Amino acid sequence: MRDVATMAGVGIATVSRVVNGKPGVTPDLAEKVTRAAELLGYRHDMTASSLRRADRRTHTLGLILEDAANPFSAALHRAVEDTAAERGVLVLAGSTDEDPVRERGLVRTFTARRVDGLIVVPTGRTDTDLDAARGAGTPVVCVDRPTSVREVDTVTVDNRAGVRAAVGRLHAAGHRRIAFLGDLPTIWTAEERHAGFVEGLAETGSVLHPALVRRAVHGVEAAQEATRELLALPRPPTALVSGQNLVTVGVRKTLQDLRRQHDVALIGFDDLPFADLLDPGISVIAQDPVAIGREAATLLFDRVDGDPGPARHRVLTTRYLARGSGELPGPGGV
Amino acid sequence: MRDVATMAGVGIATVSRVVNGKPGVTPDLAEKVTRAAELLGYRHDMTASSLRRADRRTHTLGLILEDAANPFSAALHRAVEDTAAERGVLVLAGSTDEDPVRERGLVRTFTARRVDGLIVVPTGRTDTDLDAARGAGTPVVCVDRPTSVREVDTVTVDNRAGVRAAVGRLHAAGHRRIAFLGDLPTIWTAEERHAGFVEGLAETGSVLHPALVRRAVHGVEAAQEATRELLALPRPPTALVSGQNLVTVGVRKTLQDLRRQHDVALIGFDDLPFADLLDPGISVIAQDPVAIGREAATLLFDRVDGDPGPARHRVLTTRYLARGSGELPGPGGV
DNA sequence: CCGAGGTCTGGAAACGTTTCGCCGAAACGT
DNA sequence: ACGTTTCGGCGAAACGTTTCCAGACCTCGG
Repeated sequence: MRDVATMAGVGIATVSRVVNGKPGVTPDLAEKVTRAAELLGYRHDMTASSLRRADRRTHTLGLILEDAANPFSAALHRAVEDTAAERGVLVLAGSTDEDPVRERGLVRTFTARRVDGLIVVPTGRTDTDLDAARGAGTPVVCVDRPTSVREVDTVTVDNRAGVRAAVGRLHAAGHRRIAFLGDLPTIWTAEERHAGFVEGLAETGSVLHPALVRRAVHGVEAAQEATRELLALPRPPTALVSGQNLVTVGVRKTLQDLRRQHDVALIGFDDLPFADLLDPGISVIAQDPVAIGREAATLLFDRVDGDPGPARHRVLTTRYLARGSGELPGPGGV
Repeated sequence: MRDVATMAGVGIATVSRVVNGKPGVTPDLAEKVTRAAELLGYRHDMTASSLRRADRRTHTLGLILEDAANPFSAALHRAVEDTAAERGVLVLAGSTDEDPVRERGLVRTFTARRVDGLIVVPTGRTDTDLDAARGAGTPVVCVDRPTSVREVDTVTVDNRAGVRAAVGRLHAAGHRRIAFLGDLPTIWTAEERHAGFVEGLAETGSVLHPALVRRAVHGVEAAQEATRELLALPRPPTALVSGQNLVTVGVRKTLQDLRRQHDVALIGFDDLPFADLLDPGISVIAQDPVAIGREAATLLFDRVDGDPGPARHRVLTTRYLARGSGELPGPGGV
């Protein structure tokens, strides 16, 4: 930069002004500067820039996901990237694999890099590190799950209402024995979805058959096993509600193995790519990762811009996608 | 940091040594420093650190994808993230949506942030900006597609061989009228897959029916339309080869609409999530995004470490996943 | 007892940028 | 013609860190 200044025969401050496109510099001087910069192959150094700059903005944001490879996270990531890009902000992403230790590490690294803000899918409910980051001046938005720190903004989905409505539909279609397969209860969303199931039964005046509630079903294989067991009961369920992506896949696999997919209703939580290719299509309670990501980024940028208001907690709704498997009639129905 | 130094009653240089865990500092002094840092809530600033540091490493790497939300990119991203994490490097990702202008912008922003290296899925074959970045000292690895700049390392997949083998299988199963549906010819992989199709026909001594080759089929709807047209031909194909993910979905949708999915063979390029839930399952020529990402990151880090050798071009093989749709027999077969 | 060599430690310079304070000149009003 | 404002431009200081260099202290062998 100094070289550019001397070559253009101007002061170093002028070069800075030209590079940043600031006003108050004669056109022909600016021209000379750009020419010299071009000639010398000068590249602006954003790291040094944000070091000295008054606002100390690094124009980078940290995104802590469960797993960058899973479709939900990927869509979220893209949505965040897009809204960030509108402001010239880049996103630094990391995966925790639900490991609080890795989450902790990522929060530390990101804050050490002076990201402008943090969007986190928290692994646990108690996150002292997030609070520390917030205390150190890095805004934080929690996504998909709440956190124990009351003061952070959150963007979540009304898991309960989604499952409740699904149960209502199944009941209306005549189903009286509805089973639930949920993920590990340590995961907040799994708990909520289970609660929604219980509420849904209560709302329709149905009885809750404990044998039809399977929790801590994690992954495809466990779901297959659990489904097999449920259908082998003396009085098997006529409808299944799955609380998670991979569980839905496992359930459906077993249903197909037993040739019961046209026979036993199934509603899953979270959309599956290409689920409408199946026969019957898998009906799901879908959340909108794009909306979630956009909302989270918007909230975060408000804070980055200095909004000091109280914590905001956005709750997005789910959408039911009827594809067939959830519309199969039960014995008590029409 | 200066505050920490004065509080611990030591010099600023000692604090730096302690923070970086460098040897040659008395344990009790180190203890005092860490205590003071703790008390003052001191956080190391990596940006300032890498500014002054001798190696000028920013421990960040740029990843330019087609679309962070698509499953292939997501898996690639995760693989890169993992190998980078082993070295304490974070990854900054951006999506181009196949737009050379956005790619150009991302390359510029990333280099302005002084990333240690760049992993790029290039949009076009001629990338002068990539060369500029390389010239400026930022190592570059191209992934999924080659680039016109000979000197950059690449990691690609043998698209031709994959499709060729698929055609061979179909021929062996008795298919004599095999159609091909490929993506936009501007995309290198689409070209290669088409070439593989032609080669495959030649290898098996089959004739190439121009009416059965559809190129520039982009997206689900176009694929549906094209499939409908192909099957409406006077002498329709008995097997279809799809050159892309979404095209495969469109083809299959139409096959199901016409109830021909058990009748017309289908092999797609690129795996689909949960493709084995379908009946028949969709057979695909799969690439391994994890292996690609790992390889690309490894290559890149070699360069970051100063390896000055000639450009290396890794070509990974595809794997055929037989799930049923590609195993349907043709009229000329057994 | 003294000097050489080693180990710790601290101050200052440097990294590449932005910003502050200041200056000279030109434009303006009286 | 002169004071005053305005404006473009300049050098130097600062951002938070690492690294160079030199100084202080200790130990040990001669």
